[in-house]
Amino acid sequence: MSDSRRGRTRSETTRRAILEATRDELAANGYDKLSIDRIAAAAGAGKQTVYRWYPSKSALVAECVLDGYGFPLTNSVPDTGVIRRDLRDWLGTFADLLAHPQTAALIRASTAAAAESDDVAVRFYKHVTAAAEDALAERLRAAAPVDDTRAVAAAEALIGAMLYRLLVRQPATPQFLDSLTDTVLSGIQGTGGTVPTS
Amino acid sequence: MSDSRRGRTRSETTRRAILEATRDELAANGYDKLSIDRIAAAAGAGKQTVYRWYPSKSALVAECVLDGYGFPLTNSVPDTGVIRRDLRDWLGTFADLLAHPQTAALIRASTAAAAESDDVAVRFYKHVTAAAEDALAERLRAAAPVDDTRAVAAAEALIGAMLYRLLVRQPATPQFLDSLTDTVLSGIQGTGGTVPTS
Amino acid sequence: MSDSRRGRTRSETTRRAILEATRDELAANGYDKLSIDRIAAAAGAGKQTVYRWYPSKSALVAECVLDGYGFPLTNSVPDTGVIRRDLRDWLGTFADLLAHPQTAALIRASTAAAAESDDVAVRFYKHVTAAAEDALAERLRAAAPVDDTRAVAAAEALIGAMLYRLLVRQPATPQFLDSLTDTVLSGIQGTGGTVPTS
Amino acid sequence: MSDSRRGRTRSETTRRAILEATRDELAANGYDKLSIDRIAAAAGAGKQTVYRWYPSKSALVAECVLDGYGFPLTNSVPDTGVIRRDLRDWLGTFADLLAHPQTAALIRASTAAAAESDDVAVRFYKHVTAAAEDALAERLRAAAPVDDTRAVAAAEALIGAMLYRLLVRQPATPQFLDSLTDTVLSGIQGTGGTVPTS
DNA sequence: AGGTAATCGAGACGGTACGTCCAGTCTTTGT
DNA sequence: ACAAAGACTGGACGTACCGTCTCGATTACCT
Repeated sequence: MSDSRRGRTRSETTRRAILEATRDELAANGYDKLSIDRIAAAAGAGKQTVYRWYPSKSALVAECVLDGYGFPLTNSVPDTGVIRRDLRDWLGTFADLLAHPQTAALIRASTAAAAESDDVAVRFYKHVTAAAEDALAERLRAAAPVDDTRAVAAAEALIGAMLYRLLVRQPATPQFLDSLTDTVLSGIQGTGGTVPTS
Repeated sequence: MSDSRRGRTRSETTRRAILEATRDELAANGYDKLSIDRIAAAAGAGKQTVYRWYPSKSALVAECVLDGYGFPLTNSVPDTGVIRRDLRDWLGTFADLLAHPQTAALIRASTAAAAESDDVAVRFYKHVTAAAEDALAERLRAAAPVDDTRAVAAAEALIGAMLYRLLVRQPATPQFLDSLTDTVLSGIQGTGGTVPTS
Repeated sequence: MSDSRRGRTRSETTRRAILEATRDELAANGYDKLSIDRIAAAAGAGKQTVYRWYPSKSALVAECVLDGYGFPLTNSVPDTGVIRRDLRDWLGTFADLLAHPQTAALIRASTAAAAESDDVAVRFYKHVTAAAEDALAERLRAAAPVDDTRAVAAAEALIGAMLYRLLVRQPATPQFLDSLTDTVLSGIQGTGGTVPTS
Repeated sequence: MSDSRRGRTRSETTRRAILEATRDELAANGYDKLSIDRIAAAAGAGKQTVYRWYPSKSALVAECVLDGYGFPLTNSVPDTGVIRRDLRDWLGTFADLLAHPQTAALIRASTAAAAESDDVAVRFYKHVTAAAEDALAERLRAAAPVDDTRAVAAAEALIGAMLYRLLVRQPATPQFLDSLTDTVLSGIQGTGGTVPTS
């Protein structure tokens, strides 16, 4: 009983070079101008090797994003005990990421890839945004006695709003982040400053 | 002053056929598998005619979405006086649209197009989602004394959350819509059922 | 009743450029190192255009040879009244052609192409060698009262022997040409110098 | 004195399997569609093993043809004392070989290989056709007082004519073989039936 | 009525990229 | 040390589209 694998071992080095080349191409040209030829050339790899690792353009982009080659979406939400401050800080950190043009391009590429492929979309959800969602939801539940569905809805409202702004090229201004925080914590009737902290 | 132009007049019929063919292709194959050749053939038009009307793939998709050939996002929010019911109804209508596979595909295609092109993104925002945003924000302001920024943030949280769910292939269940409504109206501390109506 | 052909007319100029590039590549690299990519690039044409004219490598080579782009096999046999001299002259002319390295490469390429494709072989026969065969056979019949089959066999013995020598890289020396002439005219029993002329 | 080599001895069995696989591939697909990958797989060998034995495609084909794995060209000419009958019999045997589709394919493949590679051509000549040539020439000299050059020319006329017919896909009919025999024995002026036998 | 000009379907053009296949080399494990 | 297995770079394959450029054939306006 041996699971020994014959033949040359697949080069992890090459795999990483491919992902790095992909990240650079994505940042430079966007999703639909990606060229496997160019990526392979930039990575010093044969095209076949690229296809051996990733069967399609979307899978390549997915892996690129998943492996943290450009989507450093933090999935840890600060917890100082003051929910308003923590939430606002997390949004600010997220916004700072999106302000980097290269990161923004990468996330938009992920969006395009997810829009085109069910598979990529699910992987994107499960391995990238779900983690942030969970962290957010947990922090929210710690701050107020809401059920899980409600916490998730709030978390998705936050993430969704940020991605939407990115998509339509509207900058996430500090005022917008403030308002978003207030809305999620107090709803539209809350006054913003009077919400108790956890 | 006459703006009469010499030569044969451009056929509006053909233009509509092109947009319809584009809509069908988008729904069937998604954004990045669009083929101008196929669209022209399906519309019974020459390729040059397509390019005469729309100089690029993104322009074509933008026009397609903008002219209501595929993004029937309602921009009128019901106003029965009960904000919770109105908001929930609007979300339900939106969710019903997204439940249609063809419509979902079209919106995802628009998302991809917006992700790839600044121009399309801005036109998408200005002519499609901004209208819904405004309608939503106005209805929210009528229900509670919030400033404009806050109302806009709330509206974008709603739209963003819905588009995010669509993107990551998570169905917008009635419970989710309820929770989303509650969150935007009352924040995470609201009890949901006790929020006063406008 | 119109046989009007719609669309842009196919460029004869491009077609000739493709054939010329093919001829050059054949002479330089031989048949199986032909690259359609290189030919297209050298001709300043798109690959699709090459394939539009010629569906395969062998068809391309066939057309190249057929259109006289390198196979100037003379199909006119001199007729001075002296059959021995005429035959020997024709063989000498043929041998001179084969002595050109470029022409030799081209003919070897035709041989390879004919070996690989039935279609090319038949076209090669019908449009290239059959003409020479007929001319030779006719000249032979004018010189001696032989039936057609016999004349054709003699003609093919001549052509076959020359191509065979080319194939196996044996030079066609004057002595060889003399002997070949003698053999075909008198058989192995003839003395060579005593055969009457027509 | 020992020529023992260290390590595992190279398997003659494998070598033969490679040649047999090559022969089959040649017969099935022709020379330029040969694939070392396919040959190795069919022979149950690794690609490296193929390259260890034969450094190139042409060397492989040459060895295949030379070792009698596909070119069973008889190099013994019958000698009943009657040259016409002997020659005709030899041609008939040759023609029977060529009538076999698989054998014909193999010989055409050899032709293609020889056309493409000087090395293969010379080996093809020296080890395959030269033997037949010599046997033919010797038999001819035994039948008539011709010098060597003349006998060789006659032999090459016979072989060349047969290969030419094969190449251009013209069947070698009995009438053709008769005429070819007559031509070589008597030239175009001989009456065919009156040529004395040796 | 007869030019003149823009548009139409059609489709060829030079290019770029695709995804596959193969050549020839290299590396790993098994014998 | 050789063998099988198979990954590696590199490059050609034949196809599909891109966006541009002719074509002949319609329309429409403008003398």
